[in-house]
Amino acid sequence: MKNRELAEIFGKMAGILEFKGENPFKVNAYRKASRVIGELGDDIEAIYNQNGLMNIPGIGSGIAKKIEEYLTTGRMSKYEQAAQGVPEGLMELMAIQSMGSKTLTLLYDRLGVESFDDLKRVTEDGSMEILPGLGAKKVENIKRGIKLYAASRGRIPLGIALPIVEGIIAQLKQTKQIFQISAAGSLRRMRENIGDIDILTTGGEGGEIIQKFTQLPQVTQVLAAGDTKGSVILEGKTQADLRVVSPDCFGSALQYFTGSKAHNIHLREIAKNRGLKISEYGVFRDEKRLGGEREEDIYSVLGLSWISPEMREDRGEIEAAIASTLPELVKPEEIRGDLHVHSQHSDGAATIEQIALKARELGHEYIAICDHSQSARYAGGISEDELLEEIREIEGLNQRLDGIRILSGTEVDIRADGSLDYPDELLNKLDIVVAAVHSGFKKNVTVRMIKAMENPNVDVIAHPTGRLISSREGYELDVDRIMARAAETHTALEINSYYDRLDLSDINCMKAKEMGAKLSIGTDAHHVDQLWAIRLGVAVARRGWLEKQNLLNALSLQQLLEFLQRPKPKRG
DNA sequence: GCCGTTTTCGGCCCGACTGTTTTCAGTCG
Repeated sequence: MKNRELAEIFGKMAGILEFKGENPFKVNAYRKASRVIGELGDDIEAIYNQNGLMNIPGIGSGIAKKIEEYLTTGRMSKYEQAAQGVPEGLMELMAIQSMGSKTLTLLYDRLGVESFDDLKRVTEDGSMEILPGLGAKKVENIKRGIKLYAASRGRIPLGIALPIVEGIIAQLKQTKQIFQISAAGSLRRMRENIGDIDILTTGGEGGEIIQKFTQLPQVTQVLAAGDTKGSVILEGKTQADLRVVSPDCFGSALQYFTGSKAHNIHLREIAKNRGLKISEYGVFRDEKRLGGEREEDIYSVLGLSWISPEMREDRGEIEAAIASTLPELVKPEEIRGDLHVHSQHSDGAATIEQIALKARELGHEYIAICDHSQSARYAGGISEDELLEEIREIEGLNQRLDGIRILSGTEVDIRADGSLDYPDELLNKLDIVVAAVHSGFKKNVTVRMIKAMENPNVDVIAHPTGRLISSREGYELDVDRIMARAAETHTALEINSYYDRLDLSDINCMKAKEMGAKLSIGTDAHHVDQLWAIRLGVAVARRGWLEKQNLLNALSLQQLLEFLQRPKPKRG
């Protein structure tokens, strides 16, 4: 797959052209191409071979030619020309707050700034302030930007950010002045990682609300505190902004601050074509305000139904809304259980009973205990006898406990030769079999996984791509073949909800759905305090446009058991 | 560079804030 490489090249191209003062719309075109290619579910080479490059929105003849050149020769002459003489690492500086293309060009031309260290130096030795258009305050802002950039070079995972934000909202709700409060931004869209935290409120005295916000115990530094906006740094270096808006603008402001940027731009283009104008203050025809109190107003004025925040990435949701073909996204309350949890028999921390009680408290109808198999020594994998014993323990608990059904399962290793780590007779005794690759990430993973799916006992493939958000790309894997075979063998693919996995990802979920594969959400929890994370899996599913019927976990206990007991070819 | 039920040329989202200015460019979300 050359998708990632191409996305990166076009992204760099955009930066370079911006730096060189090219037409900003051209810059934007490259940036858009970079984003669209990066989010493409299919291999761009396959699309090219089917003559379909120009069908990708945002790809026209110019960029299509460049893609073709890259795919056939491995090079892109236009990019090489553009990049010539531009120091490596220069573009990175534009990610620093207050550093835009104009400032960068100025510093490069006049002071020879080419790197992070150069930039640091000129902010400190006073040489920057002398330049035209730059003063002491601007230099201060850049200094602060450098600090922030160095401190938090990345984004934080959704699974970390979500509890933080919900904690803040719960604390602020105790303030009587607040009428409405909601998270916005990428967190509300439930992206897998979050840049900074945005919270929107309406209420009485703005200054007082902001003050309450800046005085929260989690706050380590206050960046700004006015009447309508407060900005702070939290423990862990994340920035959080709180805005107070007037109630009649809450909907439009929420829509606006939720984004994504690409979604909003697309929406406004459509509005403009129809003689309307959308801003954070509402939707307008000429001077007349047509709505903005509720978020739905923005969409309904355009004749669209409300679009769930998780879908707002400009990945076709606006077109679907226009055509009235938006999917009915799976709802959190439609998820009946968790299909991948570890107990203390392998590397988990809790007993099966503790897990079951917590699951019941969370409203689950069922929970699948899937401990590691025997050769997974690093994870306390259990022997065949221990697994038999675990099955008996679960039978006992099921007789004793009401309101929750414990499913006996395993997370069985797919070994180097594609065989499974337990014999079929044993797997056959379990309610559910989840199979996973845990070693040999570069060794024939596709073939091994397909072999596992062809085993009649295997119900689910765990974390199918093996990626770790913070640190690992994933197995060398032919995702298309896996999904096709999963659909054919009626083997479900997992949405692993562990915060650093979220695997399958949103885009892969979309693709799995298109290819007719079923999905299964599992928290992979090793502790009862991780069971809440099923919400993250549901979020990924919703971002992947999944509906109830795409998910095993949306089946009732009765339906699920019937499904699992049916021979795989008859599960269609 | 992309795109088209007002266009194959001439547009391309919107508004606020900041810091530097003397009417506005740059940056951001």
